[in-house]
Amino acid sequence: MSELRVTLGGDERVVAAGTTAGRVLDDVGRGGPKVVAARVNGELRDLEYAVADGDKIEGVEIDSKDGRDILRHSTAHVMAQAVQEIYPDARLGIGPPVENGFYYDFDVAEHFTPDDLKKIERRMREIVKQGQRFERRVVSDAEARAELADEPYKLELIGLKGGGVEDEESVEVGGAELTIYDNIDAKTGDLCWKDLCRGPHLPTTRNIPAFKLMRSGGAYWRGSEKNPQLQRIYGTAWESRDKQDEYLKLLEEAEKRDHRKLGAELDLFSFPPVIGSGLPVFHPKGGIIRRELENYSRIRHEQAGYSFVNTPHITKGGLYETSGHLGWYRDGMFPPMELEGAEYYLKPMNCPMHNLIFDARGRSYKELPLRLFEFGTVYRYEKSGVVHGLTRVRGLTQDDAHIYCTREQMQDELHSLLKFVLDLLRDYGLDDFYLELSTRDPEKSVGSDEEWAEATEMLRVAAENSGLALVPDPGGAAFYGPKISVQARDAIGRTWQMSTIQVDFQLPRLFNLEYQAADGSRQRPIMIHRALFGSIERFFGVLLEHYAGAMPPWLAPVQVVGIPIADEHVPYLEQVVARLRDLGVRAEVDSSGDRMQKKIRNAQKQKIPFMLLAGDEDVAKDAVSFRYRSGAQNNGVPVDEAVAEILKAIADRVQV
RNA sequence: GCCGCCUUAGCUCAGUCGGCCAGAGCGACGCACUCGUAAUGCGUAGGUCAAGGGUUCGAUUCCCUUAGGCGGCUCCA
Repeated sequence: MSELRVTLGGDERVVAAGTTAGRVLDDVGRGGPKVVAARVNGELRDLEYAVADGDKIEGVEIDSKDGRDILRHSTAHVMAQAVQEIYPDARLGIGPPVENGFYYDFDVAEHFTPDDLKKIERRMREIVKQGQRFERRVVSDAEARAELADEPYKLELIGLKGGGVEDEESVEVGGAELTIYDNIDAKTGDLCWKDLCRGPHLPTTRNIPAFKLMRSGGAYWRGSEKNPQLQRIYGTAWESRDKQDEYLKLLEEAEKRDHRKLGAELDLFSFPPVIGSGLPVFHPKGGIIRRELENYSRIRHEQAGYSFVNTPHITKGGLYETSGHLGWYRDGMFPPMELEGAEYYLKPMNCPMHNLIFDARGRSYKELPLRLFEFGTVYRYEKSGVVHGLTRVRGLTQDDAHIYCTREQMQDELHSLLKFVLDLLRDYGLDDFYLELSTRDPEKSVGSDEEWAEATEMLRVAAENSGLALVPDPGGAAFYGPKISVQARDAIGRTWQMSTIQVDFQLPRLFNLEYQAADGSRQRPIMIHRALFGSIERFFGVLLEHYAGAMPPWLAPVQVVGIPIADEHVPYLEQVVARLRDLGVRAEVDSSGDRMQKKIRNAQKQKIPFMLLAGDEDVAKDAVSFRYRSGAQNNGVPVDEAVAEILKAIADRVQV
């Protein structure tokens, strides 16, 4: 049993005696205190005093995430105070810290404009400068209700106290006691503002070193679309100006590599409005990338023992009645088409079709595991407000496979499957992963508790064997079974959900699937659903952002461009390029009327990996000047060597 | 789907506080230049100012509806 001890100016004090998990907080900057709160038995708690530089801290570890949360939550209070000063009729929702910042929700008559945000931010800076103290005060239920009589949303939260409030709401009433934080003017001792809040907070508003309001938008009260919408303001806050600048720079970088922007700039794909929202068309260059993505996947799946199948895009409704989709997933489907008295649906998922293939004839245990793979195009009715670039579309192609196996085979199959998935993702250039385990939502699921428990356990074991971090996602499973999803971090640290692996006991039962076992009995197979890319469209978009458009040579639409110094060098480069083309390299000569410098500029902007330049000197030596996308260059490289180097870079799938 | 904002040439954007032929840069096309490491010069074409309706003597500009986009919420591969 450890205890948190601090020594302040030679005076040693025990802060949280008898705690097993005391943690203190660092990094709440601007010469302010180092430690303002401790995590005791999991719960963050205010200290009675602030620990500053030079004071000793023992028995604990510094946790900068908690520190940031406190800083951000305190900044949210400052924002709410500023808003209520400027808009006295604004009623308060909740204001928790979130990743990279904070928000606060307000019920206001008018929506916030960018100018409003500037005004609010200005007032916040005054409050920060003023140095208001945050003071914690325990109140009874009745006292809280009396003090917050004109804050209807806060009253609702008080009523929820102890009733299992969600994470974000618990910042208000999640603690053991009901507390109000007062903001006190340090000079006059006047009460400036107060808020129902669990805390903890910084000692004073002066301890906020850097913050910025980012944007505003609508948000449903308590996250339910049945509730009224409040106006949410997002802000960011950091322990130093430098950290904040770093974060703002990251946002800028993310904007530059937005796949929607790159898709237009690099002429890869577009979304013609006449086709409809969320329905991309791939242009020739995008088509090449897409084909390369698929080709490599296809080869690897063949090697891994998958059988390739094909199924239609539409079906009569009966199939999805059997599968349960029309019951569980109808809202996500395009409405039916009437034809000859039957209702046809666009398929939202491939699994039922694959089940029909499994069931097309009697199956033997000797065939299992049976792995059916398809680049299956599905259509889903995504609500108009959620369609987003290639990552959220209405027509998409999944690299979808369903593995039918016995109960005994399942654990091994899951293990090798996860390894296969991660290996393949690495080949595409992603290598920073963690896993998420989505478990049952009792409200939205079918099947017995035992089946769910068994499937969940098997996935958990497979996930743990991978050695990757595993994050729980309670209630996130599909209606038919639990899943592991692979989350990948991209080049600038953002995470994307990529592959999913789901265990399913339900569909085999609904489709009455059977195989004949060695003892002659009929047994029900277990089904594993899995997709590596998730959807090819999303994967395409994620990779494009990961590489910022500079695709590795094996994926680049144009791999090599020949750039003549003058027109007379075109025929020479045509020969070099013809040689590369014969070897399967996507190469072309820029024979346009532009000057050489302009051609280099164009090639750089198109992010072409290799540029082969040739002038009189190169022609004389049967060489090229080999320029890389990075700007590096080797002059006088013999053509044979240049060709060999290009072929190797492509074959090795190097990332340059 | 909900809240808010936006839509002017292929792209990025000016502009019109309701009024004569709506502008620029890039791109495209043409001509000249034949050039050694990220933009050669000159010229030409290109827009029912997203679509439909309304107000008005007059609408690209104001109002309404629809479509598409953007930022949030909810949802999600």
